[in-house]
Amino acid sequence: MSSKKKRAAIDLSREAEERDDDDHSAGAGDDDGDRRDKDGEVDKKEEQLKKQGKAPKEKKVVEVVVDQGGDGTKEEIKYRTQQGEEMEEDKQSNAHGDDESDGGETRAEDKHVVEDAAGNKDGDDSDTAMVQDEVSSMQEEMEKMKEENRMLRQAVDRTMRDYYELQMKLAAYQQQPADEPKEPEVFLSLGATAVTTGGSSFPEPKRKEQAARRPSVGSDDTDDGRGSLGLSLSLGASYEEEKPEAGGRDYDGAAAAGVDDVVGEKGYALLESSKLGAPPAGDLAAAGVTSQSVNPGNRKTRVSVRVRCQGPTMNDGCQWRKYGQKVAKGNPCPRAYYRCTVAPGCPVRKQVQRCLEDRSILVTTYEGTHNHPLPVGATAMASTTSAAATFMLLSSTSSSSSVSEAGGGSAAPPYLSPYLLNSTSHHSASPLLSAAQPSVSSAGSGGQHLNLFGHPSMLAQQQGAHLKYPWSSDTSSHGGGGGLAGSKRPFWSTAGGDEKTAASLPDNVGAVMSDPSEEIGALFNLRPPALLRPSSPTPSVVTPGRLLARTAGIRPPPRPPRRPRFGLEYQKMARSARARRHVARQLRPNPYPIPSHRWKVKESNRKKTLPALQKMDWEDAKCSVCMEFPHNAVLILCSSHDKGCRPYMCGTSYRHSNCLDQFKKAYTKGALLEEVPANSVGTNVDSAPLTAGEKTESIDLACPLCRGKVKGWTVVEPARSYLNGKKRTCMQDGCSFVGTYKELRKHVRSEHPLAKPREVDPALEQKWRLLEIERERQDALSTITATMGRAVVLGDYVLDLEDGVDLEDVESDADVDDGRGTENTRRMLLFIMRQVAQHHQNQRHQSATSASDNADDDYLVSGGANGTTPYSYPLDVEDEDHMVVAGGRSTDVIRPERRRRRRRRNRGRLFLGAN
DNA sequence: CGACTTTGACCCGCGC
DNA sequence: GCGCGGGTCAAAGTCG
Repeated sequence: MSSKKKRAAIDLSREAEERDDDDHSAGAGDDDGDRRDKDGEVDKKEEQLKKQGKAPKEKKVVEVVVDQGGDGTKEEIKYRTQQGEEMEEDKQSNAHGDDESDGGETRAEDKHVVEDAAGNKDGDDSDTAMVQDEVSSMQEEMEKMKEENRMLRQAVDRTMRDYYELQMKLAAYQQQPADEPKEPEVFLSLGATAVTTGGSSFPEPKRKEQAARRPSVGSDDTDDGRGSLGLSLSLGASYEEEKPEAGGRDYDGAAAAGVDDVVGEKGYALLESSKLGAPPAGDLAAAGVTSQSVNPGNRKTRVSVRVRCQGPTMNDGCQWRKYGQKVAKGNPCPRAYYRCTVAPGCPVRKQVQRCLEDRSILVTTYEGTHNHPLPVGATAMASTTSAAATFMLLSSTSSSSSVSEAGGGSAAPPYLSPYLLNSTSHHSASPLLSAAQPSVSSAGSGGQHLNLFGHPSMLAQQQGAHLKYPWSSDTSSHGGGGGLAGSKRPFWSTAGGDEKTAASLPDNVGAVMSDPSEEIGALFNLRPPALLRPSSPTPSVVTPGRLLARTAGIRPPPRPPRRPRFGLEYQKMARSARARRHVARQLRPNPYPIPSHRWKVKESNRKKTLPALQKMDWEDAKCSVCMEFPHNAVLILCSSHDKGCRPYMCGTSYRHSNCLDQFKKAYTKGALLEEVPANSVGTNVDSAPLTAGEKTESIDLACPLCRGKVKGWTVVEPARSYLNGKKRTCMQDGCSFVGTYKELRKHVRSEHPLAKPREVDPALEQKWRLLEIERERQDALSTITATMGRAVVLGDYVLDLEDGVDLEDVESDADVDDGRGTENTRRMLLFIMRQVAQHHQNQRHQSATSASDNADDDYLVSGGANGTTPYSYPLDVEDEDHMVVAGGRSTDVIRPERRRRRRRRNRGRLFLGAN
């Protein structure tokens, strides 16, 4: 832009100058810079004064922002006028020649103007001499002033140059840790990682390579970024988590270190379910994707997962083969090495080691990228780690707090659950995770088990809600246990095999965290002592002497050659080892219904074993509604059917439990449903895919187990006849009759001939709906928190704050649309949780055609940040107008233009968040 | 007999 | 160059 334009754009008024001064002080942040700008303004004003009339009449300058160019040589000046026009000028800050020549030009112009002025007065002879004197004196004065200005400008330029140089040096210095790993700041700059020189959970990456990789954090073009991390965890990051040295403990100790060390440290993204309540800091390490690191050798990314788990390994859904075990220095607990055997040649390894200080915590470190599609259970874990890692990445790229602070030791840190973080994926890919969520919710609501229809269910009292889900790990055969559906082997079962501890991972985490029961203690005693008590006299991998020598830094005596394994001692050892192994094998987790070594079973054998497996499945089948053995059972066909979801439900009439009908009524909200022809027979659902006749029409039912979409239901005759043989109670009030379906039918006909359809208890129904809404809310919250690590939940609202944004400022600025308001608004987002959750629910509940019954969604919902404070949610449009609503998932109530505006803001914010 | 675990030996990188 | 320590290999053992 030419200097003329610049002049034209600049107001001459004193007020504007003063205002500019203020703006300059904010924009440049440097007095010299201000003075320089001010001087420039003075010059321009003088020039324009001389031009007489070239100056615009209106006040133009509202804001002048001086931006330092990235290269430090260019200066960009923006003039923002009241009309909203914006003019820019680029000039070389160090091009003094330009300035001076400009000044020379200006002088020439000035002279010309003065001469003109003098020329105009030539006719007045009497005043000529006086005027000339005056003019010359003014000229001199102006020349002096200009000279002074030039000097000042030069001084300012010098100062600015020095300032910029210093700035650059500072920036270089601040960046230096990224290149110089010995400087701890680099890790702090990464945000989510804490640093000490102590070591990490993993082998310490080579510093140089680390340094080389570090700049790639957050980018997608690293080799790791293309692939997945651990369990298909997509990361482009090279992260290292290092822990402060606690009492000189060696890093492996620290790696497996317990909760106490972890808590309060910046580097740990100890993610905890908000629904589980913010646990005391000491419990936080019970679960969580805790760290990411890099194996510098092959540049594989690592993810460490901490889970309170009693079994030797955490079941993550993949098949692993142990290929080694070693006692790492500093932690007597042996570290086991596993490699993925899901597919041949899969490079993924994992290390499993118990936490030194809290041996109930299992630290599992994944490394590498699977070369195969993941099993269902593993996808959940993968998305967990992925989401958590992404979360950490996002947090790390934003400036300071976030994860660090979330994991820090504040009074009530906003811990986020890795399992909740997953929600973005579990909506689509992970029925398992979906299945796990309600249990979380239910835990948050006091572990209530809601039986919608008030059926007297014995199981309801005994089971955690998670047992309703097909992947929940109830492998027991006791009456209260059974997972409903056929998936007898849970993907997430812990290795313990104890039904109380073999819950799905989130459940397990929560349960063990909150209440380590006596049975868990007993479970400990069942464990191979070597794993848990390395100093035990029981023969183990490491002899105490050797261990002592190692931990004490003494070089152990040379290992004797392997002895032939016979003799009394060996027999004892073998016996105990055999016993241990026997127990271990029995307790070994198996994520797959069929043990891997039987994968290659011949088809003929498979046919033999299938009925037995099915019977086992049916044995555990429970109606998701009444929690009893389903009579006249139908099998719900959901989107996860092919993944093993087998929700059976009573298909009885209203004289009995009538569950399917109730289920339809409760869930469809008017959606048109048509039942499958009652006697369509699919003898083997696994082998007989749905036929057209079996499928119902479009249904928006949610599977009671996996929350997937229900496509229909069918009758599996063998299952039905098998389950009809199971005894259950009569559903009529006050009747204690127990019998098989046949007996029950006879009983009802004779004893309750006037039986009517059962009424749904309105209170229970409302409770159920509240639970659903709360679950939806949690889903939404998870989605949001997965997207924005620093989201803070305040009641219905989620604020995404950047550093230093005060909540009060946010509130006051939220709806201001001027420059500052926008700036502040960009720093935050307000999500109306109720609306988001409602949107989720509506999506599920609305049929394709009807979306009209939203208005009656004035639920009383348990809400609030921790889900404990009752909230009423009247639909209040006024309220919404104060809020910035999350883009795509927001309500439809808001006016379109406002929605568009908010969407724009959100995009901006998300962009900022992603950067 | 095959799949899997155990465990001593070995390899390799890093720091001194 | 050496020692240390983590990681891996592979023979031996176990189990169903």
